[in-house]
Amino acid sequence: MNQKKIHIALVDDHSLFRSGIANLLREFNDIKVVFEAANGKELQEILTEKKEVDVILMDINMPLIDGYLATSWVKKRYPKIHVLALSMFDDDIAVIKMLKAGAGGYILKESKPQELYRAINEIKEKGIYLNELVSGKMLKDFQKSKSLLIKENLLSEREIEFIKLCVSELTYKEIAEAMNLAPKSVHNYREHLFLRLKLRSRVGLVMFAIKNKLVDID
Amino acid sequence: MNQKKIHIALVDDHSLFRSGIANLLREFNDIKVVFEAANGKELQEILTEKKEVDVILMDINMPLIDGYLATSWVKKRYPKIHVLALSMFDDDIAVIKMLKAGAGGYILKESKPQELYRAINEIKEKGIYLNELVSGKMLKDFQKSKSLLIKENLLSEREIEFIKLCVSELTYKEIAEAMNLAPKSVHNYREHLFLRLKLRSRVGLVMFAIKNKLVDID
DNA sequence: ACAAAAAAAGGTAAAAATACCTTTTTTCAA
DNA sequence: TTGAAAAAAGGTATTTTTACCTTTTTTTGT
Repeated sequence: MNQKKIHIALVDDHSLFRSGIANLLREFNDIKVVFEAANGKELQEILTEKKEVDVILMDINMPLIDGYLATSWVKKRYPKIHVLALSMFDDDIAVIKMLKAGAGGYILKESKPQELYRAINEIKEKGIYLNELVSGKMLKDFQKSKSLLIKENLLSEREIEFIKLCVSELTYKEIAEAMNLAPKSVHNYREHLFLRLKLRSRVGLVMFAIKNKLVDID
Repeated sequence: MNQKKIHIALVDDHSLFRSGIANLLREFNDIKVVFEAANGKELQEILTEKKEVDVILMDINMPLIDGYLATSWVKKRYPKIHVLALSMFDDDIAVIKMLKAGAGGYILKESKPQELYRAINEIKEKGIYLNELVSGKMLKDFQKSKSLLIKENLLSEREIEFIKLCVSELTYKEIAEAMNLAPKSVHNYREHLFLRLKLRSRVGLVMFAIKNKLVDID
């Protein structure tokens, strides 16, 4: 067993829940809860004073500063501190957002104490704790499919070709050349798409293309 | 045990490797290799004829049509067929690209037969097989950090604010209002950034912002 | 308190993007 | 084969973007 205990911070707006967790963690003698905070704001205040924390157990829905913002804030300033998201809900978007914000894992509040304990240890050791809940959702997010517009062929091949070319620094004149069209024809494509997609600028079209996975920009 | 065997297709440009795998899979009597292909092109040809495949074991580096394209093609036309990427290399980008293309899992060619067998079964049952290799890389990709430009404060707060506003359909005039600046000042920001980032259009700036995770566009 | 640097604002002109139309050509289904 | 629809091309005008400058104001380090 390690000499040093794992230092935990609890961030959750329900004091009763915090107490419950703190009490539960007291069972494990290599874990020590060093402080609690009722929300992200409070966490920020405390963290600027006390920094000897290894893992923060972070709720998501909290007043003032929520779990996403708090996690981003923590990871930016104290990258060595690990964050384990602890949430009531098995919600796809919440999981993805917390991971993107920098959380190393995500477990449900209804998990068994043993899973929490294991998660804390893995996060402390490897920085990440990935269960099936999380990795499945990550893959889903990776593979999230194109929008209906695309799937149902509401855009022609040629329109898609045009849109892809728009996601670049080419001018429309250059796009026309690339498509072997007169500049005027390219303007037809643009206007037609602007009308149908309710856009008012090329940047809008670019954002549409990226959102709908017509292009991959990485 | 299931009545029906799991139907496997092997796609790899090394015939010897295919034979090896085929031979190995013969050990498992709930698995049947229904055909082999030397590359994505060949797979496409065979697949338009024979469709009774459950899982395709797909190599990545192949001539004519590689594993990424072949996987996209398969998942678009036959979404029920699962793809398990089978690669020589533990390469971050390759893993991510295969998963984004639609693969349900990724294992190394140096894996033990038992892992391959387990992967095939899980893919067949759940559509996904995620080992630590893969889920770790997914998280890394999620959390991949901002570029040095951003990290090292080579962009001012105000510049970042400006860039974020550029990722929208606002005109520069409107951006100026939003930033409480004269239109001319906004043009200074633009020109300064264009110069430093070697850009020639706002779309370029938008792509820069997305690539560097200044904005999240989903 | 001062010089230097950065931010904000302005001038002018050209190129590109946007809007709103019409006409010609091609495609394709009835 | 014909006629309706879609694609391609053109006309014209306005707004926006881009480029290349200068000047004024504010910030900042010393």
